[in-house]
Amino acid sequence: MSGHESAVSRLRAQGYRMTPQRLSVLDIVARRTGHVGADEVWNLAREEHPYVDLATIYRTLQWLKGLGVVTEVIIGNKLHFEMADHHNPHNHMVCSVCDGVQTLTPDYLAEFSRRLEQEFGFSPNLDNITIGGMCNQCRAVT
Amino acid sequence: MSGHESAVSRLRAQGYRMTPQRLSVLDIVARRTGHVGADEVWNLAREEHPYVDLATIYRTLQWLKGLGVVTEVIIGNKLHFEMADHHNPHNHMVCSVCDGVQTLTPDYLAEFSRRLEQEFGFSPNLDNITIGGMCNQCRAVT
DNA sequence: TTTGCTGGCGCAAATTTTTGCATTAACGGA
DNA sequence: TCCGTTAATGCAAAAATTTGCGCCAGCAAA
Repeated sequence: MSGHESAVSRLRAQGYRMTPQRLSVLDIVARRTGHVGADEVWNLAREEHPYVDLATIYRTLQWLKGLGVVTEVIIGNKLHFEMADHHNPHNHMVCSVCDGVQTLTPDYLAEFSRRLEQEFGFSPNLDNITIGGMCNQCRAVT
Repeated sequence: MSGHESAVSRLRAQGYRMTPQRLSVLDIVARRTGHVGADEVWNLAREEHPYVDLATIYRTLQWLKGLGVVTEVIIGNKLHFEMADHHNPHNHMVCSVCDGVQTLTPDYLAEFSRRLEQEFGFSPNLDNITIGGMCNQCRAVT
């Protein structure tokens, strides 16, 4: 009931094999509100399937990212993932000092995206973009 | 004469120790038009100083990035760097299919940046941002 | 249900990047 | 020029991520 059944059947319909490993990863990411680190996904997945390999976790996550099912967020040199919510898409701002994350509605990037498309024929994938910088609080401290 | 002497003296004035390793890295990145991979910097640096450690290369590059002297570009899972040209700043669009790189004048991001600052108090560092996506040619092939 | 094809997985190793720690050397002051 | 402070380096190991390969299992068709 985590709301990712539609994703599962869509993937199956596209001819992908839905292995227990993949279902597990999908389940873990879907269950979580907010982002999960790859290592965290691994640890949780191993509770169910003690033999799963970390490489499989990475492969699955990259695969889901490529299909637009999950979104990648880079937080302090580590990859994190979260369910791509197409009804409520958003980007992330990560503070390089405290690693804090704020979300951003995509209309902030819409105009930018449109121009890249029109003027360069470049289709940006802004779903997985992470904006680095310094947040309010950390700037105040300095 | 590679035009990075000003950077060197500025860094020295700021109290940083300008070691031969640092000078070498700076020299290598400055001499190159376009981006260099970290491993490439290492190999070139070793020609001059056979003992330099890869860790030093990474540390130096991150340090220069933090100071805004060089710019980081992520190309196909690997870090690349180039001199930050403050007279002619630009961002990068990297095609995830062919790893091709196109540059982008920053006024494309200026409006976006301003809004983040005003509405969230978040100071984005867009110097080091890499826009992923698919380029014209690769899209045509699909 | 059984079978066959082939995509996915586990395993191990390679790559890429980061980090801890003891030693060394840059550079301002004596 | 020499010295002392301490930032920066080298070295080694750890983390984080990716990749090659042979075997196994998902699933469509019989």
